[in-house]
Amino acid sequence: MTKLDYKFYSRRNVVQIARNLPGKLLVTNVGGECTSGRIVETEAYGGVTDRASHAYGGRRTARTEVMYAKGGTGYVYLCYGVHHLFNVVTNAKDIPHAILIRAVEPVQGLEMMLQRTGKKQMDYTLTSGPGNLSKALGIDVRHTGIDLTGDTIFIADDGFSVHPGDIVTSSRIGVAYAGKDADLPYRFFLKGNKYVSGRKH
DNA sequence: CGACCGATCGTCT
DNA sequence: GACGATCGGTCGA
Repeated sequence: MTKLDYKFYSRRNVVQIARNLPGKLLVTNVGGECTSGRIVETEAYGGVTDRASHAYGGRRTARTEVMYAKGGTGYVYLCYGVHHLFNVVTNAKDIPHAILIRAVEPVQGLEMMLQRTGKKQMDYTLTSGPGNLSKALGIDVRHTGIDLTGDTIFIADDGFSVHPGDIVTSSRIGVAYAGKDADLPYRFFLKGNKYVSGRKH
């Protein structure tokens, strides 16, 4: 089990990194509980030139400031007043690239995930969708700005191998407001995985 | 199955 | 004062 390091996150091509993440393990140690899930769906957000990005046009606010941190930083924000969405910041400091983790497959800490989400029984909705996976893994806005090479939240390679042909590419979910950038092929997910949210093509 | 809708609040205009 | 990188429920076909 190898924790992904600064070298992995600091690469320039955010789309490439987003394609590399499915199959990796997202691990959280929150409230003394260790939970983890295998990443099955991601979306790249291309910074200042991407209309779908919170940092489009170089927008810099209190909320988006962490997007300008160095690669390997966590960016968590509240969506619709209800959901905490977890992103991985990539590239160098001052280049606001980010990758939204949209779904994971539960691996460790099932009981804790059920408790956190208030679900009675295990089913695919437990960690399908960016809001649901954050809740199950105990991630919330308190974690924005966190160093992903630390021990609280990190991503690891546990040797699980993904064939390139098993990764499906599509446009992103819920970004219709982004004009032509809504069509960019920036979403990646594992073919046939039941935890993938939204369109399966 | 798809379309629609309410929840709920921090953030930006 | 409007709105969102969502979710789960309801309603109709």
